[in-house]
Amino acid sequence: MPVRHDPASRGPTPMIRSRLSALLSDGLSAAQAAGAVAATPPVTFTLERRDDDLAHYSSSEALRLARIVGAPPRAIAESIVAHLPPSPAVSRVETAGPGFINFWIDDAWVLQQLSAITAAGTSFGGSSAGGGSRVQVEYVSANPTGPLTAGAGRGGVVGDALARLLDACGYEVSREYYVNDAGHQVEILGQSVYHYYAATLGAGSSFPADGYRGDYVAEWAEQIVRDDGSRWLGTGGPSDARGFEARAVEIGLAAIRRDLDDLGIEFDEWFSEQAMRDRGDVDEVIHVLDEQGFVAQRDGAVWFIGGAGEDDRENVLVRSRGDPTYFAVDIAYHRDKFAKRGFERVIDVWGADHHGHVARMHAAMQALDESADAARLEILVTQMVGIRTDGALGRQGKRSGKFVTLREVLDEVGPAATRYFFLSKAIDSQMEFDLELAKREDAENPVYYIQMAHARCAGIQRTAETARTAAGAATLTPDDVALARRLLAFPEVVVDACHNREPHRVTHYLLDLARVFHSYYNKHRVVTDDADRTARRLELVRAVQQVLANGLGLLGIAAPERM
RNA sequence: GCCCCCGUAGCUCAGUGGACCAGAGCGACGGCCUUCUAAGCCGUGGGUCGCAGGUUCGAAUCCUGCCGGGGGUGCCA
Repeated sequence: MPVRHDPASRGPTPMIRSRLSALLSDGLSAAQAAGAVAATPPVTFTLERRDDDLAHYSSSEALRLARIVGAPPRAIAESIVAHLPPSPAVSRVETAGPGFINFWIDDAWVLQQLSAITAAGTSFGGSSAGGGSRVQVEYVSANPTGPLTAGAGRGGVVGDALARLLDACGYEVSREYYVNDAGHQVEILGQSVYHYYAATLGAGSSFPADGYRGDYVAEWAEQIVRDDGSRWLGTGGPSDARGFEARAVEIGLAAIRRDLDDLGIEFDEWFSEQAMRDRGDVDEVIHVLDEQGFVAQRDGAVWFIGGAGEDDRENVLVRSRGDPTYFAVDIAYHRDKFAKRGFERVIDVWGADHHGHVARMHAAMQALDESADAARLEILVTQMVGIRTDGALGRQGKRSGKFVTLREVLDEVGPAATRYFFLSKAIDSQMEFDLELAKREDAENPVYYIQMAHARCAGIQRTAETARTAAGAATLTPDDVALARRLLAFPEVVVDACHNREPHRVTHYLLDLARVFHSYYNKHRVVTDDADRTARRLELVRAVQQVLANGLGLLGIAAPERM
């Protein structure tokens, strides 16, 4: 499923990689037509961006071709190179080592591309790779039974960045939050809050066995007392609590929205579980499954029995007491996404604690046949976020009330650093968030380093507005070209990050670009009395600023003009 | 027991089949402000890529086993 190379992408400035890949294909065809290389099935040449002493771009395809063709890789590489059509972008091609084909990008060509970057503006880096295909990204979807945890923040930031990436790559993206405003947990929340509500008003009620114990429960109760007075008294019984539950959920959801707003995370759709249940979708999907023979009755409960070959075991759909499980509801929900709303692809971003749910959801989707192509439902599992406070790793658990909230993290380190931190690691690696360290190192945080690079670009242009220059004819240095060449790699990074579902690639690219730029800044002066060189370097700086801004935009991090 | 993720520099993490791919940030140490923001730059030190096999022309990267850490494993969500 991961796509490492995207020959089809088109943008204002075609990716260098795509150009070279096409060039190599032509070279191979020509070599084969000339009889220099044996016939092969169509070959897609992948290219690695190295940008080091060995090459700017390199392909090792000849090494793999050697097996198919039955010739020495070095000879194949040389034949391809000998038949390569000329390209203005390429200054030099050579074979090296066991059979690598190495490309050097032409300096003048690179500098010419700068105007295309600034002309493309905010769209530079984007592409039409997605072809407008409809993708839904569902993330956060935390129960409104308490404040968002730091872990939920990770999922939120990752889902949001993924949505931004997909959008930039030409997909039609819908961002969704699935609101679990029904079911057992909501009942318990209602009872928990009611306990404090009644107590505040001098009435008594028992605290539920598995009740929520966080401080916020009493706070929510107080808010309801303030807003609604005693009108809910006497309704808190388990069978008559719908309205009260809904009030509690409302308060929980409002708090969640505030956190997400502050993090810059938005949704197109807040999908209500309760509304879906009210439409009868859960009964409907169980009926559909039953018709296809995936349902069995046992021990008074209704079970889903996965198809042969599924390694997932059997799971309950309807409890013996008559209410549907989360599993059943989630199947109905996903059926809604595919069959009713017609998304071509759905990406769910889940927390690590849901990983056990992945296999059975795929099994259920398989059974429903709504996504016979298993790739239509992608489930990304973000790993745990350990919060380190005072050197100790705290245990997380919403019901116990012992967890670090996203709000606490936001208040400590701010939205930019929070987003940066979550987006600097691969999602499948567990990470440690040391609050003390994040606080203490505030000024050292890499996110400010990147933002500083952007602010510097802006500052240089402010200086240039009032600068006096005379005519000159200075040429640019290899450092100018190297910086420009790095900018041209941005679209490649974006499409890779998108297709591999790895937003952290953008983060690392930006850090690298900022490093190169800061170094350049210290070494070379942009605004001088040499009018020609100043103009050319200003164009470079504008392009750097554009790429930094676009990259930060993909991460949802502000790009300040001044710091 | 079974399932998932991880094990790379003192710390937090990139790199997941290619040849200078052994890296970054932070921390440590030493330099650099009369010039576009020193929230910066330059330099030094630091790792048998958990261990053992295997596949391959080539493995930090793929496979197997083991060891270690975290999480999941409910008619909770």
